[in-house]
Amino acid sequence: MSKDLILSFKHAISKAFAELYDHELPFESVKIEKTNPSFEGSFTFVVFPYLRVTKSKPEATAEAIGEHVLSSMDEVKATNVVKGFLNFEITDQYWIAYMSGLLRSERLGKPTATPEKIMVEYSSPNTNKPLHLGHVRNNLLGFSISQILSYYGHDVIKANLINDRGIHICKSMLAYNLFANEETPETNGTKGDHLVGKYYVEFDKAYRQEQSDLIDSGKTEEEAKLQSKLMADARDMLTKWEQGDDETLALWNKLNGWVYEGFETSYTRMGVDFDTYYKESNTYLLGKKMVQDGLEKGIFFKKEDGSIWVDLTDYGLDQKLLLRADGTSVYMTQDIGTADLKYKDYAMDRSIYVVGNEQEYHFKVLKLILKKLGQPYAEGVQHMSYGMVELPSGKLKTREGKVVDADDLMDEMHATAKERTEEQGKTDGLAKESMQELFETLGLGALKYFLLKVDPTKRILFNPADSIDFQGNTGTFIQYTHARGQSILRSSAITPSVAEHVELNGYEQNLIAHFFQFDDVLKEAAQQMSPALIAQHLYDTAKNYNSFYNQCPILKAENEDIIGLRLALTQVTVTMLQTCGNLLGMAMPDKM
RNA sequence: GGUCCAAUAGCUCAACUGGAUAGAGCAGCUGCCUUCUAAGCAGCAGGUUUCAGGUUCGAGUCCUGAUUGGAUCACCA
Repeated sequence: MSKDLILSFKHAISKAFAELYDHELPFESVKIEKTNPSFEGSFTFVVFPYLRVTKSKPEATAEAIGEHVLSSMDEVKATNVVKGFLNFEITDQYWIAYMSGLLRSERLGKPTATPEKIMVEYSSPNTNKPLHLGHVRNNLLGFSISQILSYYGHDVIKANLINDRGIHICKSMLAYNLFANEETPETNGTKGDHLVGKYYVEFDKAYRQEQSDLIDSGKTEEEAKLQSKLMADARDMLTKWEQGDDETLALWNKLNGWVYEGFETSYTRMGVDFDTYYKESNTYLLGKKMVQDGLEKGIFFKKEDGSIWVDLTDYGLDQKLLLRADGTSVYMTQDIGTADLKYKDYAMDRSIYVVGNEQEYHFKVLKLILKKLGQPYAEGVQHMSYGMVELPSGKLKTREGKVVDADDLMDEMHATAKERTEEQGKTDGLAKESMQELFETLGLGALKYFLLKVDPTKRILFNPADSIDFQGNTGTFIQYTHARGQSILRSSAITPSVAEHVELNGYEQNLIAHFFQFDDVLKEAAQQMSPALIAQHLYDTAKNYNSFYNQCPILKAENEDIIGLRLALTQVTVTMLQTCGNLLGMAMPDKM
């Protein structure tokens, strides 16, 4: 119903061109924009591009088209012209009917007409260390994008590809054997992923000590590297792992098990989840056969040493290694195999990889290789590339301890939320349990909004010295507005309703016109895979509502029609905040 | 060095993909709680959109060049 208004404009303007200027302007190409807030009206048509057709001045053209549209569309109350801008003002009747529809509708936002099956892979952690702030951004983005695509009407499968094998986990295993004295998460009271991460750092420490000892005893840096016993032992462990050595596998299983438990706790707390898991230990061999097949078909080539390569110089890229001379697989080999396995499992239309922009080259190459292999799913491979999270001192680096730990950060956010709430004396009348829940909701809400409101493609600078805000353009502001709206709905005996002939003031009309934008926002957010657009809409919703709230008494309005209308505005605002909050994975408290 | 990306208020970010007077928040300053939640609202101040050219009715947005910062070009993942 609602979107027909824009369509009507397009047809009316197209018709005006035909009748006034004898010019055929396809209605699809008519651009209707939102009117800049400093001018009267809700929708704008810019005539500048058509002056060649109309052969008259901008003002005259706009006036003429305006008159024509005004007489053909009941929804248009008035028009005004500023230079080449033709602004349309909409009748209260239209807004009221639209609002009435919103209040009755089951869901806000129009789903897509052509649903697809889409896999979204995100998180994809290594099992040698706990999650940090970079992973938090990845997890929140991946989850939110999944929510958005799913709400938009697609069939979404959330996947996590766990990098559970390789030299990195062997380092933790080796250090555990050397230094741990059989300690476990239970005996130590530490989360499993943190315990394993501790030994990853221990390895690095011991390795550096070994290196400096070797250099002190007169070796060069290169010699020291080659003579490292620790590194040799780690590699040896990897070989044993690949050979299926029982003892090594047992240790590997034990440590990884701890890590999974730790991750699961963090995921649950963050509010993200997955429909399916892939483990690299199961998929790393799959790509080999595809590479061999490609070699036989002449798509790839073999070098003298027996290694297999793909030549991408035709695409302006280099040659890329696909299989080592000793037959072991590399990252690309695994990803080729995993892509194929995913498709065999789900036969999806699109496969989205939520991975940092440092891997843009890798995914460009992956897609080209799959195309060369003639895989039907190659075209659907899509890298959702996002910017890194950086500290003032630069990139996050686990080994150097330059890292913001995910669990610590969530603890801090919880603690800050508690502090702020107590400062304001808002803990009265809350049970201890629901207080804990509220602090968690507020702390995590602030964190999620902070990370999701910025354009995913841009990098984020995080300064641990200034804490994440709870005031202004923040998650807290959104949550506060929600709690405020809920409070009013709770305390009213009157049911929200939209009477047919109420008059709208500017605040009310702004709010409705803002609701009107949501269809577009949802569509754009789904197409661009940008939770930031949802966050922006969320902020504007809260901003508009608060402004309205401050100017217009709701429960004490002049008559029941106005009370009903303002309650209806409150109701739809609350629903909008919940809906969009949900798309960002943010919980909305009823009281705060 | 090749390729790609970014640069907007003191700080952190917007700007509907070429439209009107570049907008928010934080920080600073002024007002508003005896009325539905002041984690709020209203306002002041803050800008040569890194620089130099170009394209056109019109450029933060497009093209060229420069400067600065980042990523990548691994038999790491």
